[in-house]
Order: sequence, then C-alpha cells, then structure tokens
Amino acid sequence: MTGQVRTVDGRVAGRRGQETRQKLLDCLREMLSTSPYRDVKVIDVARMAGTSPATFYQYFPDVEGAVLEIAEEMAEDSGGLKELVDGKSWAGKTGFTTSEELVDGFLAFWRKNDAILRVVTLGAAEGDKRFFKIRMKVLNSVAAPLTEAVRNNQGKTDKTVEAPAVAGALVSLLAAAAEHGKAFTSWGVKVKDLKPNLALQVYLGVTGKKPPK
Amino acid sequence: MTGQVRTVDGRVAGRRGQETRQKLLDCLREMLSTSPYRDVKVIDVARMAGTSPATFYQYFPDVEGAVLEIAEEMAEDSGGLKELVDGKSWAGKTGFTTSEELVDGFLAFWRKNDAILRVVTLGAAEGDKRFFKIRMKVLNSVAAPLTEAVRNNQGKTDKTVEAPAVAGALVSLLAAAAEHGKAFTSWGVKVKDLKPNLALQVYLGVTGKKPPK
DNA sequence: ACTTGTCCTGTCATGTCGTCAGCTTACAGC
DNA sequence: GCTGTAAGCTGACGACATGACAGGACAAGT
Repeated sequence: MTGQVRTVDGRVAGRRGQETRQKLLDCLREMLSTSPYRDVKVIDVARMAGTSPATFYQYFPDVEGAVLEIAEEMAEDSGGLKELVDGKSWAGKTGFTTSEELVDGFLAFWRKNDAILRVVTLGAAEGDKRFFKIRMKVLNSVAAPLTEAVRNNQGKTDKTVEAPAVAGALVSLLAAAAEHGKAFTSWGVKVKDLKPNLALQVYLGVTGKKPPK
Repeated sequence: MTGQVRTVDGRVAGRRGQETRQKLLDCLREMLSTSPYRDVKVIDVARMAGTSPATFYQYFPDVEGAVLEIAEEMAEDSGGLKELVDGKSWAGKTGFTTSEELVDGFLAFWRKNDAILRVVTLGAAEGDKRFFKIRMKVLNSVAAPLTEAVRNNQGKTDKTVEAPAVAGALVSLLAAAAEHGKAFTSWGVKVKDLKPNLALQVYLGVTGKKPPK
C-alpha cells in the first residue's frame, strides 16, 4: 500500500537503509517518551541511533515528518480496537463485561502509545490536518462500531438519541481519561475505581439503562 | 501577593521594564496562536516586540518560563467560571438554562484562551507538575462547584453516585469538546447541535433526570 | 578485481540559543 | 543642574542545531 520506502532525494532504500531508518524511528519514539516534544532534537535521535544527523535527513524531512510516520504506524495498529466492540453483546451481565473489556483495551492501547498520541493530539488541536486525520482514525476505530452498538440498543428505547454523538462523547471521555488519568485521581477517584466508573458510563451510554448488579 | 516583578538576575523591574516584559508576553501569546508550539522561537518573539533576544532572557529563563507566566494569568482569570455554577438552580426549566449557560461560558473561555490551553494541556500530559496544577485550577473552577451541584441534586435520588467523579467526567467532556470540537462535527454532530447536546449531558449528569421539554 | 548502486558521514553555510560586558537612560539626593 | 546608582537594553560571542552536498565505504553481482 505504502509502496517502496524512499529517501528524501528519491532513491529506493535497501535492506540496510531500511534498518537504519527503523532504528531512527525507534529511537525517536523512545525520545518522545522521555523528553518534552519541544526539546526533541534531530542530533539527539541520531546520536542515540549511533548515526549522524545527516543520515536522519536522508530519510525524513524533519522531526515532524518522522513523527507522522510513527503516528501512521500507530493508527494502523489501532484497527485492532474494533474487535473490542464488533460482534459483542450488550445484554445484561455480558453487556457490562463488554463495556469493561472495551475500557480496559482502550486504556491499554493509549498507555502503550502514550507519547506519540500526545503529539498527535497536540498537532490536531493546532489545526494540522494530517494529525487530525490520524487522531480520528484511532478514535473512529472505537467510535464507529460503538455507534452501531448505540443504535442497536439505546436506539430501541429512545429515538431522539443521536447515536454518533453519544458514541463520540463516550470515546472522548475515554480519551480524556487515558490522557489525563491523574486529573481524575486528584478529583478523588481512586485508581482502582477509574475503570469501573468508565465502564459504567459506557454501559449507560450504550444501553440507556443501569447495569444489572 | 506575587511580590515585585523581578528580572532573571534579581533586579526589580521598573515601569519601563514592566512594559517591555508585558509586550514580550503579549507577542508570545500572539505567536502561540499562529505557529505550532514547537516552532515558537525566542528570536521571533523578540523581533515582534521590537526588541532583542537578550532582553527576553532578562525577564524569562526560556520560552517555557514565559508560557507558564501567561498560563498562570489565564488560570487566575478562570476563577470567573465559578459564577456559572455557584448559586444557580438546577430545578426544571431553569436548571436546563443553567446547564446551557455553563456550557456556553466554558466553551467561550476555552476558545478565548485556545492557544495557551493547548500548551498547558500538552505540558500536563507530559507530566509537568506546574502545567498540571494550572490545568487543574482551570478545570476545578468548574468541577468544584459542579460537585456540590451533583451532591445536592442527583445525590438525593442515587446515593451510589460519586459526585466528584461525575463532575470530573462532565468537565473532561466539556474540555474535550472545546479542544477538539472538529472531531464532534466529523462524527456528524452539527455545529449548532453541539452545545445543546453538551447541555443535555451536563443536565443529565447533575440531576440524573431527563430535562423538561 | 571491477562495476554499480545503495548507504553513510565530514564538512560547510546558515541560523538559533543563551550569556556577558558595557553602553544608555531614568531618577533620587544634594 | 550635577552626580551616583540602579534599571534597561543591545552587540557580540561561543556553542549547538539545521539542512545540503560531495565523496568515501560497503555489499552484491559479474
């Protein structure tokens, strides 16, 4: 799909080149999770990868370009989140389990891609269309199947509910919790209570009913 | 409270100095709303303010230091958000109006301080305690009185509801909507429907009941 | 060993960062 | 008005990041 990997000046990268490129991406990822985005410098990434800045510029136009690469990879990976909702039942106790597993999976994914998602979120907020698109791809991998779930469940009881809006709000809440979990604990939500609380919100949003005890 | 304004090397700033300092802050604020945070350079801010980079470093340790200054100013300003909830009624139609006005006021505040809040949010997500504290101050100016509102209303009908958690979730949702409004429209929520939808969510969260028609 | 095309780096011009000595300006005390 | 002192500002500088290029190193096939 992506075609061949190419250098900035148009050459096709071979085996060795791709390895170097990948190492640079890995080091950048590492860098992003240990330093503020603003302070990530090409020279540091290159040093960590045991190569020179010039090599970095062979494969990427700049730091942002490389970040986009990582972000796109992550967005591909996010497709797996669909399985947390697709084909799951929302009835009774099983439904609440579905909700719990969704919350669990989503938070795990976010934590795993913590650093890159921070940058993507910033870029999207700053109005960069490329980052916005990537962020939407991640959120939609949950929001889309969740919209169906809302339509099939809550829809039965209340026709006035706009399924995409509800699903969007729920996903936004999950993203907020994942990104700023500390805020919730400082509001007195105990760490171990965060997931159950979110699961409850999701269950309520999807079914429009309180969960069975 | 803040004592006297001082330069980095400890001198107290006089009238002219404070003017220069303020002009630098204003230009930085402007800069933040027109360029990506990563690309905001001291030299550009100084140029825009008609002064030299060296002058900038007289008043601020670095860009981040100046940003913190702006952010703290904004956090002070956020105290006014309390009035959107404090002493308001949540009963019947009046209650829904309260909810609408809260949503309106919150979104307006966020839009007004768009650029700086983006940076604060990033800093908080990156684990910087100073930015986290500022972000909490802004969110709490709504979350705190909202917690009381939840306790006084929903609390009556359902003792199991954790008021701070509900208020926190609502504020998080508002922040997400403010920061990533475009995401909601791309989920098919019409621009004019966003505020009513949020108002509905808030009303539901606080009272636990559907609003009167 | 030679050729070919990929891969990497030394080096350079440009520009930013952050600091400092030193010049200019404001002002209080006489 | 004169002078001393502190505030205010900048030119200049060393250190470092950026981005481009030419050319050397390397692997693979002949």
